[in-house]
Amino acid sequence: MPAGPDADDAGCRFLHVDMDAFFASVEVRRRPELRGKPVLVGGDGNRGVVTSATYEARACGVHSAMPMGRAKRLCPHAVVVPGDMRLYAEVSKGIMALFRSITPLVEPLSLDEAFLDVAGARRRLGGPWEIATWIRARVEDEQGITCSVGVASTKFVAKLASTRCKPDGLLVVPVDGVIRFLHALPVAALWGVGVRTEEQLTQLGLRSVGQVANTPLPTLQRALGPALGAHLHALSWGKDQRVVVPHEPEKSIGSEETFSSDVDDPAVVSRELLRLSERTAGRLRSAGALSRTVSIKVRFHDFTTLTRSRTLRVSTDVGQEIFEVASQLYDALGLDRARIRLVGVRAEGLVPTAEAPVQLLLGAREHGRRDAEQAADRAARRFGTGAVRPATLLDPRSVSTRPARPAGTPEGMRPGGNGADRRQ
DNA sequence: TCTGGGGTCCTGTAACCT
DNA sequence: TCTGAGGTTACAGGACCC
Repeated sequence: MPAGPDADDAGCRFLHVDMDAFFASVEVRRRPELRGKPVLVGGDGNRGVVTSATYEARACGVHSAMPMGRAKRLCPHAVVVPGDMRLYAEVSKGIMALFRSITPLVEPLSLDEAFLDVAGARRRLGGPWEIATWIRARVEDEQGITCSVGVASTKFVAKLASTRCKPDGLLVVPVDGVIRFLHALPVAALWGVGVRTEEQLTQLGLRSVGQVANTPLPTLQRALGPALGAHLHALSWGKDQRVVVPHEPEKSIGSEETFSSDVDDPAVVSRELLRLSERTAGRLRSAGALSRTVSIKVRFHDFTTLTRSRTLRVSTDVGQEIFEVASQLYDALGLDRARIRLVGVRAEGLVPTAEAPVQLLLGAREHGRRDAEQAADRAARRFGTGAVRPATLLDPRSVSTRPARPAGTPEGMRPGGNGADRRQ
C-alpha cells in the first residue's frame, strides 16, 4: 500500500490520528533519561493494570490492560510510572487545538486519538497525504511525541490504517484498494469484534475479514444477533456511512473504584458509595447536566458483576440525592457480608441543566442541598479538591493535619499518593 | 494471569399502555 | 369485560472500545 507523496489519496477525506503509546511517550518526554527504556504507566498496587507501555516494553509481550504484576514479570527491568491524567489532558488539549487549526471537523475519540474530515481543507493545505505529513511533523515539533495517521475514504478504514502503520507511520488506503486491504485482515481487526465475538466467528470457521464478507448476512445475524451481524457484514465490505461529528453530548457520567482488597463491611461500602456519588454529582454540575437515572455496579471477589438502576421522577445533580438512591439500590440487593471487589455509581439519562424542567416542591427550602454543593464546588476550585466534603468522608486522623489536594489533581492520580487513606 | 476506570451500544425480559 | 397485539419504557447483563 503506497504511503509516499505518490499515494492515491483522491476521495480519502478521513484522517485518523493516533498518538503512539501516548501516556508513556509523555512520561518519556518529561523524563528524557527514560528514552529507549521499557516504561510502564499504570497503578503499581496489587490490583493495578498497565494503561500505557513504550514499544521497548511491548517487545517483552506487555500490552495495555495487562495486570501490572504480570507485566513486571514479563519485563522485570521496566520502569513503572504512576499516571498523571492532568498532564496528559493538557498535552491532548494542545494536540486537538492543532487539529482544529486544520479543520473544524475534528472528532476526538479519547485523549490520544481523533478523526478529522479534511475535505474542506484541500484547497488551503493540500491533499490528505500532505495534511497528514504536516500533522505528524507538527505534533513531534510541538509536543515531542510521535503519532500515526491513517488516511481513507471511511472512518473505519482510516482507523484500521493508523493501527497498521504504528508506530510513527502514515498509511493511505486508496478507494480502489479498500477491499484488498480489508479482506486480508483478521476478524479481530473489525470494530466491534472482541474476544467473545472472535470466538463465535472462529466456531463458524471465519478467521479473516474476507471470509466474513463472503458469509451470507442471515448466517452472521443468526450467530451474532441482527445488529452486530449486519454491522460486521457492512464493515467487511468497507461500508461505513458515519461522518465526523465534532461534539457528541455525553450520555452518562460515573465513577467506580476497585478496593485494594475485598471488602465485606457494609459501612465501608456505604462510605465508598457516598464518595462516588459526590464525585459523580460534581462532574455532572461541571458538565452542566442533570441525570434522570442512577445506577450502581457491584463486582464480587469472583468477578461476577451486578448492576441495578432506578429512574427518578425529577432529574438531579445533587450528590446526596444520588447517594440516597445508590444506597437504596445497594440495600435492596440484600447482601450478607459478601466479599466485594468494586463498587460504582453512574448517572444516566443526562439532560442539559438549562433544558430540564424545574420541579417546584411544596415547602421546599429556598437554599437546598444543591446550593450547598455548588458552594462546595466553588471552594474546591479555590482551595483544592476535597476542601469541603461530607463529614462521613473525613478521615479522623487527618481532620486537622491533612492538606487539601491541589485544585484539578484527579483523585488517585496525585504524585506519590496511593489512595490508602480511603481504602481497606 | 487474574483482570482499572471511563464510557457506548445491544439484547432480552418484563411491565405498562393503547 | 376480556383478550391479544404491538409499541414504549425500564431494567439488567454483557460485549466492546480506549
